[in-house]
Amino acid sequence: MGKAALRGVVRAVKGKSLRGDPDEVLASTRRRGQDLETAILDAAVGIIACGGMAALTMEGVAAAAHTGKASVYRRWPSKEDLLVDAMSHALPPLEVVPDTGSVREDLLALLRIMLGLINSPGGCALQAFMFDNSADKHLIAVVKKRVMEPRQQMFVDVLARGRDRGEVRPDAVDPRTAEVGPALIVHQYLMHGPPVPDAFVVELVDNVLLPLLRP
Amino acid sequence: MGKAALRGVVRAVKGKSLRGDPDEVLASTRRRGQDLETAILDAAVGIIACGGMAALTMEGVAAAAHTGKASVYRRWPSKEDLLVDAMSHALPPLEVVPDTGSVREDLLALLRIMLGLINSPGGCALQAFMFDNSADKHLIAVVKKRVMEPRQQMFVDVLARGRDRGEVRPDAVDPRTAEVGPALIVHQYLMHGPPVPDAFVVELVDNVLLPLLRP
DNA sequence: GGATAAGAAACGCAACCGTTCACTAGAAGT
DNA sequence: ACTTCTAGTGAACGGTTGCGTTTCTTATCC
Repeated sequence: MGKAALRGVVRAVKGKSLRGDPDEVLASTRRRGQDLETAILDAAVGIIACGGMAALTMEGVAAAAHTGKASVYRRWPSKEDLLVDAMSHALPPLEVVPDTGSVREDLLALLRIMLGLINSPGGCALQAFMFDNSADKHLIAVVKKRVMEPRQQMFVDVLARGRDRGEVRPDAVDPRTAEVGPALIVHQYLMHGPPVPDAFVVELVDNVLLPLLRP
Repeated sequence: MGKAALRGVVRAVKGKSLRGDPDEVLASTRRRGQDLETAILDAAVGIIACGGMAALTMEGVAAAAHTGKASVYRRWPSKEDLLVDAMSHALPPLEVVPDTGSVREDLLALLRIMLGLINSPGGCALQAFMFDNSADKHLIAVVKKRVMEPRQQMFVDVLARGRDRGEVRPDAVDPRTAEVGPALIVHQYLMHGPPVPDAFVVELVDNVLLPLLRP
């Protein structure tokens, strides 16, 4: 269904690129090595972000990457192995925790970093993967540890600095309180879908987090 | 995989029930009508709760309900139709909003109702369905409107009564603040899986919600 | 020019969908 | 009690989709 349509589009593009059409800029050359590998991983991430884990098929990935299944299987022995690398590929590097001198600005900066992640294709794919009931529990646990926990610690750090400045109620500096911001962003994402607007973060900080943290 | 194991179990059970074993209490008679229908719906809900939407297959449902595909297709023309009825079947009736005279007790009661729902098979199935990226967006929207919004309104009502008693900061009576409790429970469920313990709710109320709501 | 790997197409296999058919248990009517 | 009729059971079917493999042609790198 969506598969047939996708395939049709791919065919059309590839047909055009084969010869004759000067408006086709890319896809004129046959990619190799790292170039092709990142194209395949990008395709996998994009597919998961758009259609969820159920849409991730080797044939779909190959088609979206404008290549063949053989080139995919030459690099990854199975769909699960491709999934692992695609998730690693989607994971952004950990940003430095901001220190602006005020809790409000620190929280805004931190939540905006999180917003950028959650609104990106990689973030969508990550959500789709982590909340997929049929996915590998072990791999999900690994991703949680690598992605979620360091970011939660960044929130705790911001709260601790706010406490030292007298801005934050001392007993609010705990992991449970620290995860209120991220939890509400995830909740907003799950309830109303992407993109989560920037205004949501501002309202979240001013109407929920600051009243919660005030001494 | 899990499929083969399930089938094996089903076969074993049915084989035993066919004849000879007096320790088989159920499955001696051939069920009909409403009896069989609820058995099929229960099977569908259980399958979604355990293995997610990807595990929901007509053959799996029929096997889990100890019946044949024909009996399933006689009632529901397609998997989607079965899914709709299974979700309705999983939905609990709306409980009455408690009024204990204190915000703390009201919130505890309300969140415990939510906890009972989220920890039940129906609640797990509901989660699996609503957060499935490949599910029907329209049906998800309907479920959100029928399940989420009335419950969110109950939280707003509790907050409003608390404001009238002077327990709650007046500008905390808004939907955004009201969804903090549910959002954190959902977040806990998604991060650490079921069951969400009762102690989590108590800690949530005392360490997060009451500080957030205090005047 | 030769080694390597990309592209494209087929293959067998398995799972599942939705349908159909023959058989039979149980309910209803006489 | 006997018959009739409904509906549950169990098994097959053709069709589709996706997995993982294989083969062959051809572009690209050295």
